[in-house]
Amino acid sequence: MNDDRISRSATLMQVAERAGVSTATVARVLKAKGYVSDEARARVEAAVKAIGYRPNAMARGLRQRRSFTIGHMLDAIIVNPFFVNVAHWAEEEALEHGYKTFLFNHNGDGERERIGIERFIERRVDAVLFTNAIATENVRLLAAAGIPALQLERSKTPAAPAIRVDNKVGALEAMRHLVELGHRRIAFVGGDPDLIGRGATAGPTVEEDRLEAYRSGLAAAGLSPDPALMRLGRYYSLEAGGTSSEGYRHAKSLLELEERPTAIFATCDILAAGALQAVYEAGLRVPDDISVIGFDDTIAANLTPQLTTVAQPMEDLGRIGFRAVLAAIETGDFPELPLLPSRLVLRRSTAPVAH
Amino acid sequence: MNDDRISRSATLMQVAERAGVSTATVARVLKAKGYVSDEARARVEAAVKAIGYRPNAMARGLRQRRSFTIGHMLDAIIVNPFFVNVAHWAEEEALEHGYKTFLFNHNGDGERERIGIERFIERRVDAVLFTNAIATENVRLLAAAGIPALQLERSKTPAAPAIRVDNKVGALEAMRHLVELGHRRIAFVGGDPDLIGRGATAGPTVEEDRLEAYRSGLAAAGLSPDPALMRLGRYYSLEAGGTSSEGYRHAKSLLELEERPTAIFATCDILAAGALQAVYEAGLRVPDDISVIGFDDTIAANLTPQLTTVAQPMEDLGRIGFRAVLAAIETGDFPELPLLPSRLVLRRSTAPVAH
DNA sequence: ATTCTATGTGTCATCGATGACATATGGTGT
DNA sequence: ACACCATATGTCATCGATGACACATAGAAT
Repeated sequence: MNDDRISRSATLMQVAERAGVSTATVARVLKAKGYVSDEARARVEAAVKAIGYRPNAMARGLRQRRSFTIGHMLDAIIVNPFFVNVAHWAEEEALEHGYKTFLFNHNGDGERERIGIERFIERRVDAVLFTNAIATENVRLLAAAGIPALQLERSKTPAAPAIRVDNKVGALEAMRHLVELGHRRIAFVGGDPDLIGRGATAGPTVEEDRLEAYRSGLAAAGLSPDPALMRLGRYYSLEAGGTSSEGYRHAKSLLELEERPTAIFATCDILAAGALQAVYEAGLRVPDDISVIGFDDTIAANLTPQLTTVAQPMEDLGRIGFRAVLAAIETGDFPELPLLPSRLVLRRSTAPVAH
Repeated sequence: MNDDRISRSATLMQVAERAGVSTATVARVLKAKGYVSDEARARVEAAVKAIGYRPNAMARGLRQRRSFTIGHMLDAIIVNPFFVNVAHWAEEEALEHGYKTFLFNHNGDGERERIGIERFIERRVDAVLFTNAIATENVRLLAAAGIPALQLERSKTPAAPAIRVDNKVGALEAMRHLVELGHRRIAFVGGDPDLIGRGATAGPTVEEDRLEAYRSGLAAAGLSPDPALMRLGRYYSLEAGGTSSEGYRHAKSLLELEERPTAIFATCDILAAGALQAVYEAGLRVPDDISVIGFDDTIAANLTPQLTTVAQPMEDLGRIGFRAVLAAIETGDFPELPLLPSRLVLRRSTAPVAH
């Protein structure tokens, strides 16, 4: 009822004064540890409520040398919902453990990544998650500052451990699915390992895995890859305006071939979305005339027709990723890091090859 | 070359010792203010570089009573890219001013919103942005703590000022566009003001504006709204799985009408995406058989056909929103808050009504 | 009566950066 | 000679929470 306006959040000392006890007693009540009489506890609780006391995280962090914050460095959040999802689930898990995440977008720019890492260090994050790290020397800055770092899925550098996704299982499933439907001319639209994944790398890159699965999928069906059906490039170009334009561009050129493919395997839903547009514009139909498969399972369910795609374990990446860095914070060591599976999600964009 | 491993980021005092000066001199060098001899400056700079010093933001924040952080409370980030975009641009502007944003998702849950605000207060954010505030009493918590708060676009409570978008201009443009194409049976698929926007409100809600524009758009063409063509509900249901399923469900029922609409005006791209799926499934074509318009311009360009939609000024919302709270932080007062325009973006999902 | 333990409470240095304030030096102006 | 100012540097209390430590009391055990 009363309009008691408190200009700055109160301090623990003010609570102590109001309750007529020392700061130590207030601290004991708040931490629920140590001996406190029922009477003192009641008075402290009343004072906390009366002045709306909230502990100052900066003071606590300074003293404890823990910020209860982790930095999450990621790529192009407004282009690819994959990053949003991973960030969301990492945040969710963090909250459940009393932590908070800080996001930082590098948008594919190494210099921005460096700046972001410096911000992380200044804010004394307790750990850093990378979803698509760029530069090894940036990651090393964290090691030098004694901050544990973990890469999620898109692992680009050996400078930090990684939770990887087995891109191959899902991609192979996808290829098998297409082959079973009778497809023989299957196009590949995806990231170019030489363009994207280069640099010192711990294990094969995402792009290598997907391309490799494409090749072995073909091989398993007794087919050899036709260079004319492969489009390797970037996932997106921020300048290009339309975010699916890369997929559109590639698919369009594929459809203009004399012997056009009967199926397109795109390594990202956004690329696949562009492919759907190109097919539509060419007056063809998905899946009747041409099948399309995407990757990630981000916007797949929102497209028309709903897209068959290789789903990434985004929730697991985020949650398990956070728990792993939490372990590293608390024990100094990372637990064993899993290799998470990808899997094919069947929807409406694939069908038997047209006669 | 040497593997000097520093376990904790160094302190200003360590820099001072190494440079053989006092902490005050180091501070002067870092702040670039006050008198410092060239020689001392050089020694300090060398020491900073040598030990990789980064100031501790928690210590600075504690002392200065400023965290240089603002909280951004928003809705369902993994469902609607609208929020991601606004958050992205607010963050971008914040970075340019030496600030950082903290995101918090309430997912439409008032209790979560409260928890988030408590976290914001504990971390002593200097201000809070709301993109879709829920509960007035939650917003009041901030006022009580002396923290400026600003609502972006989706304004639900009079407890904080708001930067609003003129939803009507764009929506009216959209209706005019459809009418000009000869459409008379135009369906509305959107949020229900009674379901979503209720509660103490500063001005009309987003839902009211869009519905109102629909009605006046019809009226301007001498038409009266047909209740059978209106579907008012929620924008999404997280339980439903497919995020576009609400739009799909509504559109499906519209297409089953004896006299089905020739155009659908959906108040969100995600809803429109569902409508596209329903049309496709009914064996009809967009825009030949039925026109569809969306709202927001989030995934519109990724859909097939590319969606004509009412674009929201997401970058302006984020950037101007941040600058407004920055002014509030520095001067204690908000500047005059603009009413931002929405505008129709023509793409490929609308066409003259089929004969 | 003495020692011990459980219970309850208070004092204070500490985390790291900041900035007000004090101090010191050398040159200019009168 | 003295006052004055620009230049240059150092000392220290402060922000708010924490937790080690000291102290105090009462009842139980010896």
